[in-house]
Amino acid sequence: MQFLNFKSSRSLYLLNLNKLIASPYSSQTHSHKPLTQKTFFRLNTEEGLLNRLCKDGRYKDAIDILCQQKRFKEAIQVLSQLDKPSASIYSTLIQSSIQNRVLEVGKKVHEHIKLSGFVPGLVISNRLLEMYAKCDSLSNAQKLFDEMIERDLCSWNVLISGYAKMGFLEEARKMFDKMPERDNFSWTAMISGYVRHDKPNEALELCRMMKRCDNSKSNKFTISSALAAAAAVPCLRIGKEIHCHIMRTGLDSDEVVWSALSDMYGKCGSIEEARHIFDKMVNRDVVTWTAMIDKYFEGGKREEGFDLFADLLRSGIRPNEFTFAGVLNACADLSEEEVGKQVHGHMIRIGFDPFSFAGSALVHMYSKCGNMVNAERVFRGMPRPDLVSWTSLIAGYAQNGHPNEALHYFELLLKSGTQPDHITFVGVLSACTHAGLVDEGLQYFHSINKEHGLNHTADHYACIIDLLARSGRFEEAENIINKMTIKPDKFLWASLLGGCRIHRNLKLAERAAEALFEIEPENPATYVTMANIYATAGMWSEVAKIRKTMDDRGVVKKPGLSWIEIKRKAHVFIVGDTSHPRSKEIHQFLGKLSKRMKEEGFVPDTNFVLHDVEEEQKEVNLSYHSEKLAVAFGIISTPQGTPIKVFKNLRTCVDCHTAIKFISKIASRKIIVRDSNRFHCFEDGNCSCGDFW
DNA sequence: TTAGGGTTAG
Repeated sequence: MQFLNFKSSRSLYLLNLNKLIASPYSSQTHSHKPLTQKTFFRLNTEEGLLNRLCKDGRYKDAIDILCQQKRFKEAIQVLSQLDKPSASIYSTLIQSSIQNRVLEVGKKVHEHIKLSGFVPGLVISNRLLEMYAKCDSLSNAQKLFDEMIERDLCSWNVLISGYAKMGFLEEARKMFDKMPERDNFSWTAMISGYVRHDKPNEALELCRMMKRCDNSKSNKFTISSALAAAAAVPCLRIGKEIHCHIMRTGLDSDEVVWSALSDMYGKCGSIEEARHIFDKMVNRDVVTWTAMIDKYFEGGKREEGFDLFADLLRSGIRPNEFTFAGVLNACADLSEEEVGKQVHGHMIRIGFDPFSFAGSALVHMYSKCGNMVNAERVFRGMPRPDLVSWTSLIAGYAQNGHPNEALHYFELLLKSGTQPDHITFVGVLSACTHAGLVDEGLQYFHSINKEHGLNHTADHYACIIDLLARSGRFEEAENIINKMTIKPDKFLWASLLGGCRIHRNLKLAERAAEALFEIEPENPATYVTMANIYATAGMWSEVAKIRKTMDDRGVVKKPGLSWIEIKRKAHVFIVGDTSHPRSKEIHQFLGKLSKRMKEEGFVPDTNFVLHDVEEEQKEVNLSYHSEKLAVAFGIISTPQGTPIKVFKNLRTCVDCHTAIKFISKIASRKIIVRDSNRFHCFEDGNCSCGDFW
């Protein structure tokens, strides 16, 4: 037997080693006498201890330590030295492969088992099955399952659970249907698989089936999954039925059940009931807190969400990556960069797993707040960025008007060996649209299935039609639409309609609008855009017809609202608003600004004013758009140099966009406008969106 | 030896 030479490495596991040295078990090799300090330090180096363990034949201990330290290569080396390893050595190695999701290690152990002639019992076989299933190697799992002479319920459950978790729901269901008998594990695996992969109705159907034929099998696990199913539909009635069942059966003592219950009420729109349950819970854990915080954000209750997050920090329970991701996402949605930065600081102070998705949530937050410098800094600091992090950065650059950086990072992603998915391509295609790179966009579009083997999604089609339509290449756009294998969706038609508006393509606009009227007759945006197109063409009778159709169908144009927060108070403006207490000052200031803007060369774009009125009146209509009022109020109510942040519920209009560019230069202010579509950061006469939105 | 609640990118 050749002894391995373990190289010294930084010990993170000193405590475990000490425990081993001090344990009674180690007295086989060391005397009972207390260790001298010199001996202690000699033994307390990994290579010393590991070599010694191997020399003494204590391979199991050596493998334990190596697995704990994730030194799998060396653990396998030790295994390969052994002719007849014990079942517990195999068990340790398989367990470690499962925990660390290292398929290669598991495969080597399996090979060793086969070559050594060791006949694994049901327990080891099931563990191997679990290893393959959890390491995304379902074909191997199925092969092993087929080869197994003896199987028990656990063997079936492990494989079903593997298929269900990975989204192979049909395979899972086939096995579930033909298995000889079912237990709690089988039902839970199948129901949660459906929930996880967006098949909530199938999950609920299975819950009903369980209730019908196997009601005795329901326990806290199946009930939590059933609640998740009701939450995902969402179906409050069934959720309440499950709630009653929980109260009847005394399952209400379990924290997870409570959490799932609160989540169900939240997702079914009863946020107060969710909070009621949350408040009644005795032992709230981090999951419960996170779920409740997220519910507030999802329900648009920003203040309550941040307040509860603050309560969580005060409670002494440590937030985890899910909590951070949720709060950061809210910051991203609300463009709350300052709060996001505080959360980031907190994460650094208490430490967070750099391999977790909290990192990508940070990249996303900074991207959505327009701070690409920080987004890139966080990204570069990630030890192993995953696809979501790459995609966040690429999409961030595309959205913020830096298409070249977006495409540069996409090329880096390909070089890194990460396989892009359909969402990554949405970012790539939108970057091409920003840059007007039509031919490159078409190349990327075709590469999606030719080079990457992915199917085109409705989003990809919408992006490419957007790109072609904006460039006025309508014939190619129509060719693509006519050859589509999936039904064009509303986003595609809306993109086409937008392109038609720019290039005044009345005929195609009518086709797009017709499709949109069919898909979503209730959306006022289509009517308004069509009316604008007719207005631009001077076809006032058609404009009137559109208005009448809107009236007949009861479609109401959503009023444009802009708001700005000053000293924690929101000030809301509508077009031509004179209701604000400082309205006079605002209008006076806008008048002055308007004069300065014209001196600087600003020409109002009156194309999109609906009413059939004189040009001068159109200008007046434009100058009181809600976003301009909010910006003006922001400037007069904050000290010189303070950035202004305005929100708008609709897309900002072309005229306002140009005007705010001028205002940012004249007033020397950074002005951030977050409209319904995207984020604009105006500075020194330019906008971060590169005039694309 | 197998199962449950909160999960980041468009």
